[in-house]
Amino acid sequence: MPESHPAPQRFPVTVDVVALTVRNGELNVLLITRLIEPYRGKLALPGGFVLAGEDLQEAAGRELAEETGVEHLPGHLEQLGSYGPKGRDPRGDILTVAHLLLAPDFPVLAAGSDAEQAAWYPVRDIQSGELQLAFDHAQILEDALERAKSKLEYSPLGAAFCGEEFTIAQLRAVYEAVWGTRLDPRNFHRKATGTPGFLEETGRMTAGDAGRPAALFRLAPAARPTAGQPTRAVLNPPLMRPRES
Amino acid sequence: MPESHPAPQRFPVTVDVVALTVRNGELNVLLITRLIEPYRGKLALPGGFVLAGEDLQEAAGRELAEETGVEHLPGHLEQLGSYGPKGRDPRGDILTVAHLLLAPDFPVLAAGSDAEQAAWYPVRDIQSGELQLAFDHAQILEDALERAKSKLEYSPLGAAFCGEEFTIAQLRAVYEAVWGTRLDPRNFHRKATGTPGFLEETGRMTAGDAGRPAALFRLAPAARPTAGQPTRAVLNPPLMRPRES
DNA sequence: ACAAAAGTGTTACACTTACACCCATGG
DNA sequence: CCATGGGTGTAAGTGTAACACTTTTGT
Repeated sequence: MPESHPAPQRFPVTVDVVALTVRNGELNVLLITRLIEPYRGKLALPGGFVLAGEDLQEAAGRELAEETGVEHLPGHLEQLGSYGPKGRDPRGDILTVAHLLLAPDFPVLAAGSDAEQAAWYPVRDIQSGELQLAFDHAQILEDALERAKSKLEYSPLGAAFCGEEFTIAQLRAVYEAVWGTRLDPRNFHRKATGTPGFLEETGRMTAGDAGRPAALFRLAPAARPTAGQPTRAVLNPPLMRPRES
Repeated sequence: MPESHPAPQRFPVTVDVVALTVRNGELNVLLITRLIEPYRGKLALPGGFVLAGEDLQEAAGRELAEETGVEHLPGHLEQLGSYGPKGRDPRGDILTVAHLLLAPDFPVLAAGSDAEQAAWYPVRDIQSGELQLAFDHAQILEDALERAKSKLEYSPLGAAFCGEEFTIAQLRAVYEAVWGTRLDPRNFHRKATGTPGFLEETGRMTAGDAGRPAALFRLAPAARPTAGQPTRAVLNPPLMRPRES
């Protein structure tokens, strides 16, 4: 740390959130349409300035709540990394700390007419170039996807995309959407249920769907995030994502 | 990002560097002795304020160069994560972006009398509580160690601790020091040399040491960091660290 | 000759993969 | 009864763990 006789440079600091969810078997990301310059009318990650007396995670949660209208966010929030401050915003040097939210599909509330409207967009549409993002947000999204993919291998956080209770098939759909691969349902079932400290049977079953009813599971206590201490539980051996050729 | 009619809060931003190396088979970290308040006389991570027009990595490299007297840093530098800004510095809200340097053992030059003197300290001495760190630097160090441990599993970055050319035994010593475990020399040898895209034989051998001479290796081209693009090469399957019971 | 460290072979076991097969429900 | 998806069994293949053994140097 510093010897700071000349007063140190100060920077505006923003938090941006890459909120991911799985809808209809497809990975989606939460984006807002910007109402002001720069990049007015363009899509961007939700986020905003960190306020005095706030911590980063706190600010990320607040911004996300403001822009979705959802008070208590479901899912798992973690820091992704920091970008800048040089040359990423036409208004000047702004540092941003990107965050990653892995969440079950939750409905976004309509904002008032003067607020930025958040909505889910398929990740594929950004990657294909069909939709473009403001600032360096495409890069941040890429990094977030890479992080999400490896998180699923080594941690129980795939379940963060599901609700409290879920079937193995729902969990598998998460892995398939995030990794962009197909997985053998039978082997996945064995691996997921057989990994100690990952899943716990609820005793309840699904009903009404086609086919045989499925058992409902929840995260095992060891894998659940506790207050303050986000889960450091690890899947060992990892759930392996198929090799990219 | 923001709608910012009220001018956004600005924060001082520092970079801190957890520089790790292996000396005598033991993991060491580079620390400075603080010459000014707060925490005057205490040990801390090297670092300092980000200047206008600087990027984070750039600032981290500059600070480290200033505090070690070493112009061109060897090894691998990456971002670790950001901490704060709330309540981590008695002078006020300061955001810090921590970085991780994995480097071969390099000599630290003596600083002038008014500069902060950097030196290597065994990580064990901090973990045991024998040495204490200023600010939240103990936490940052913990996070850095965790990151370093997993980097060694999935990336070829163990070699960042070695020089250009190294023997398998030297590389193994890195893994043992970082993971704090013993590894079977024979299985490690097979795994390291057998992993495609990791190591490349130089054709040269050691001489003068006890025992049979060892072949010298370097990182394979695929695993070497190229300008701008830090290596994303991956060991698949990973080099596995022994399970913690 | 002996110690020390490098490097190879071999066997047992763990885990993954692929796929045959049975189970339980809705239509 | 059949389609649909849930779930179990099993055998081949791949990789790890443990360790006996050979090779090549310094003393």
